[in-house]
Amino acid sequence: MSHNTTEINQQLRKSGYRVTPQRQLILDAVCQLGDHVTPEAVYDYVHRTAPTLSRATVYRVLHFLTEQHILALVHMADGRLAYELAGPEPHHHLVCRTCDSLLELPHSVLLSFRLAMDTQYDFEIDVSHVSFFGNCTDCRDSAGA
Amino acid sequence: MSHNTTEINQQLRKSGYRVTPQRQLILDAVCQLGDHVTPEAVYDYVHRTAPTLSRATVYRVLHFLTEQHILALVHMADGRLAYELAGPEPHHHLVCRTCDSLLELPHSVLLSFRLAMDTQYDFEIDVSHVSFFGNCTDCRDSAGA
DNA sequence: TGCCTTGTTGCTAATTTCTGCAATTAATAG
DNA sequence: CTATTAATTGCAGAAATTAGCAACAAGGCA
Repeated sequence: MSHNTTEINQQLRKSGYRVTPQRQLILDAVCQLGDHVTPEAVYDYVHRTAPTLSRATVYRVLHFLTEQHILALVHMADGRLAYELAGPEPHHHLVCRTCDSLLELPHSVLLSFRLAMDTQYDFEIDVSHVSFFGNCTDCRDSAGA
Repeated sequence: MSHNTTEINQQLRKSGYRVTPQRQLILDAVCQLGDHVTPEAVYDYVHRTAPTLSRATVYRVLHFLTEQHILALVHMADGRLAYELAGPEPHHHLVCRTCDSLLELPHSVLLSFRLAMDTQYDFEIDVSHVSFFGNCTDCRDSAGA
């Protein structure tokens, strides 16, 4: 785990929010399930150990943890949303529209672009997470001409 | 209208698809309603002149026209999807997470970035439409420090 | 430890979006 | 103009996602 859980808990409590077992379970699920986790996958995962935890709570907690910058939103190719742990160093995704694979992009490649948008358009891009859609190496080949 | 409707119809027929009144109505609705149109708005609009046109058809046609590159997908700040007419010259959006406004970005600013992704990561970004999220001029000011 | 305060959860119900299938109808050929 | 064929629609209902409200419980304090 990149973040220490207790650290996150402190942060929440300090902001006046509560650390509930549901939130811990859901956060844990996202950590376990990996890189781009759908709400449904989270629900399935936590439902095994906590059968009473409702779907509504999964959606609410996912939103909440994203607002707190503990999770980050990922736009999937089909428009659906997924989540992942928001590490201290942001990273970005190249999302393949054909095979749905994710390729990680280091933060640095966006910085100059961000600066350009800032100076030219006075628009401050939220670089906590950006997704680009297109075709990955494999799929652009098989797509052919 | 940037595209001529008959031109689009030709294109559809040539591909073996049909030009139905429903598709024409829905396409027309998107043109009339402007820049980032939600499925619900389209439904409301067409429902006035065609009360039998179902919601399912609205969603299906919106997907279909997007696949045909006649419409383009727009990611809204809250994760919802909207649509707009895909002009011959692609443009992109800076989406304000605070006030939900859209700022248009000329295609050119993305071309160099696209080239970089292509050569460095062998990933072909679909530049038909890209959205960035962040804060616009007004909202970054009112947000303050 | 035990009591309060109020943030959270679960339930239920509303929306929103998508799917399966039978009935309709656009495009084409005769 | 009519018949044929397969794409498309409508309907009904399944998922997916969100909202409202009463019951519950985490964290602070005595």
